[in-house]
Order: sequence, then structure tokens, then C-alpha cells
Amino acid sequence: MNARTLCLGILSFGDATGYEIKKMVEDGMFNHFIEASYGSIYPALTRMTEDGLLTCREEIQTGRPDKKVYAITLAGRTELESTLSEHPRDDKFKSEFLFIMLLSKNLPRTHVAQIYLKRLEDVRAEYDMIRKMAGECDEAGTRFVTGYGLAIFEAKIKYLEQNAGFAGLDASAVMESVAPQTNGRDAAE
Amino acid sequence: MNARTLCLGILSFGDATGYEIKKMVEDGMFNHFIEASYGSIYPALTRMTEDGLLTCREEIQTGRPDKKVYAITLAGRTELESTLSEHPRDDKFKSEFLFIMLLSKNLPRTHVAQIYLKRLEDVRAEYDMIRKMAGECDEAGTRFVTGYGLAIFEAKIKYLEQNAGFAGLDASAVMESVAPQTNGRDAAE
DNA sequence: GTGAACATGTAACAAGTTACATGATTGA
DNA sequence: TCAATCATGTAACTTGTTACATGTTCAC
Repeated sequence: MNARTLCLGILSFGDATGYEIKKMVEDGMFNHFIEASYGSIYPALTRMTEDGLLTCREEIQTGRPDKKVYAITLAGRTELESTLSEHPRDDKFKSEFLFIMLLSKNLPRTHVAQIYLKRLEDVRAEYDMIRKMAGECDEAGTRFVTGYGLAIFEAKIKYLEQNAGFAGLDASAVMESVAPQTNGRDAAE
Repeated sequence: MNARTLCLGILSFGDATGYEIKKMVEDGMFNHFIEASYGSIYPALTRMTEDGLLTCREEIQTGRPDKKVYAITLAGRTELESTLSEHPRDDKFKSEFLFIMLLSKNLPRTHVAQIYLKRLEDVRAEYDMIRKMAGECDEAGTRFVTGYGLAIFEAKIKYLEQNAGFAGLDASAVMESVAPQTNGRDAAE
């Protein structure tokens, strides 16, 4: 999905600046299945405003650049719906981690174990983030996609925990250190 | 991961042609977490041979272009190990399907249901493919990565089956049609 | 005889990333 | 004082995709 459609879709939920759109795909609700950089967002926004798919109102600020708040137009919604009516392409999944595991027999054991452990931590962290987002969902679409993310990340964590032996780690090494005050994943469900 | 490392990694398992490498990432063991096209594989192979990371022997064939069988050199293995010693980047996951589901409230219901059902079928098909591959794994690395794929795809299928209501589908609509003679996923485990 | 599989390769094109440029404010 | 957050934007670069070019054999 290109940057245009992405911005259009996010703006269909409500007005936003380029900066805010970036935040949403970076640490927001959508981070687990979308990505985009400023270098693709800003040009897309400018271009679509010229094309009449968006309107832009400038909010003057002191001490920092003026905010450009974008809003989707009727033409924009039409365009979005037309794009969305095409069949979605297959999900794209690329994993350097799996590639390394695939070739791990030729790599130093400690290195593999280290990468494995870090990956497990990263996956847990991302899981917790999605979980936090899921708590704030008030709408069917967002609930569905965060639920999907949660389901996949749970499966990843479980698999990594149960197959730690592959990386030469034992069960105790992959146990999650339980945070003392906040209740993590385990207690919350 | 770039096309160079990809080819190097696959060739570390054994000699292969560009065509064969493409097949492996297209319908082989690696298809669920890697992708590459001829346009990136062939130039990478040529370039790396020039760089001394690969050797190439030509097998003359009649009626079709000569086969170029590539083999990794010692320098190639060194290069590969050095690349692999860097920490892997985060997995990349992009889903147009989820994006459509996110925005589905503004889309025709029948269209959403149709896409949902097709996605479920596609995911099941890909699951079955990985499963078939998994049966042929004779080595720890390949077993690990196919197992990982299986775990994720099982989670996807389960989630899609249990949340079919979101797309306005009822339970009977998402039941897998049981093939009469071959035993599918359900019976085999 | 029609399409898929086998087999390699290039060139034009698309798309997005990275790094740079700018600069105030705020919290540790 | 140092890093992060807020805020926008561009240009060079990397990377890979798509489509084209070529041609045989085999199965349906």
C-alpha cells in the first residue's frame, strides 16, 4: 500500500498533521502492520492537497513551525473507497531473524543465543505495546486489527519460549522477569 | 535483507542456479519470510561472482539456455558470516488486508465479507504449503523456521475463524470444506 | 495448440529511505 | 547541558519490481 492511500485512510478517521500520522504508524495502533517515513508522508500530503483530495489549514504556532492540519475531502473519500475496493495484496512478511536462525548452524553459538533472547524481549515489548493500544480501542475496526496483532504476537512469544532449546537456551533463561508493581501480560487477562 | 545476503545464505546450503533460488523463495521452505525477484537475484549473482564470493560453472543443455550453477567460495562464507553477525532488523510485516478491515465501516458489507473469506482461504492454503515443507525438513534450522511459520499461520487462521462475525459472516460460512480423501490440517497432527 | 515449466538476463521505472537542514522548548 | 519532542520539508540515494526479450519442451 502506498503512502497516499495510507494517509487518506488515516485521515478518514479525523484531521491530522503529517507529524501525527507518522506517530500513529510509529507507536500507535497501526505500527504492527504499516510503516511509513516522513520522506513518503510529507510529499504525499502536499501532492494530494494539490489534487484536491485533501484540504490544509495552517495553525500558527510560536516557537515552532506552523502546524499543517490536513482534512480529507469528498473527492478524497471517493478515491479512498475506490482504491480499497481492489483486492488486497498478500501480507508481506520479511524476517532477518528467521534468516539468521535458518543459517545458525554456521554461526557462533553464543551469538545465536544472544540474538534469540533479544528477539524474545523485543517481541514481548511490542506485544505489550499493542496490548496497551487495544485497551483504548473504541471502534470495531481498530479492535479487530489490534486483536489480530495480539493473536500473532502471542503465537510468536509462545513459540520462542517453547523452542529456546534451539538456540541453546534453557527454560529459565527465557522466563519473563516479572515486574514488581505493574501487572504484565500474565496477570491482566 | 538484501538480495546478495539472501543468495549467499541459500548457496551456503548447496549449489544452485538463479532459477532455483527464485523457486525456493517462491514456493519453497523460505517463502513465508523471504521474497526476491529475478530482477534482483540475477544481477546479485553476477556481481558476486565478479567479487569472488561465488564461482559459476556452466552446464550446457540442449533446447534451453545453459544452466549457470553457482557455488559459494570461502570468501563468500566469510562475507556471509560477517553480515549475519550484525543484529537482525525487526521483522517487517505489512498488511493491506488489515488496512481494509480497519476502514471497513466505510466499505460495502458484501465486499468486506468477500475479502475476508478469500483471505481465510489464502491463509489456509499457505499454511498447508508450509506444512508440506515442514514434513520434508531434515535439519534443525529449517525445522525451526517452518515451525515458526506454522505457529503464526495457525494463530491467523484461528483468529479469522473466531472473528468472522466482524465481516458479517457466520460460523458456517468459515468452516473449512473437508476434502474427502486426503486428511487436511485437522486430522494430521 | 496453449499454457506452464525451464532458464537467463536487462532496462526503465517506481517507491521509499536516509541524511540533511532548521530551530524552539522542555524535562532530566 | 544533553537528549527528546515538536514540526516541516527536500534531495540524493538505494533497492527492488515490472515488463520485456528469447526460445524449447512437455503435458493436457
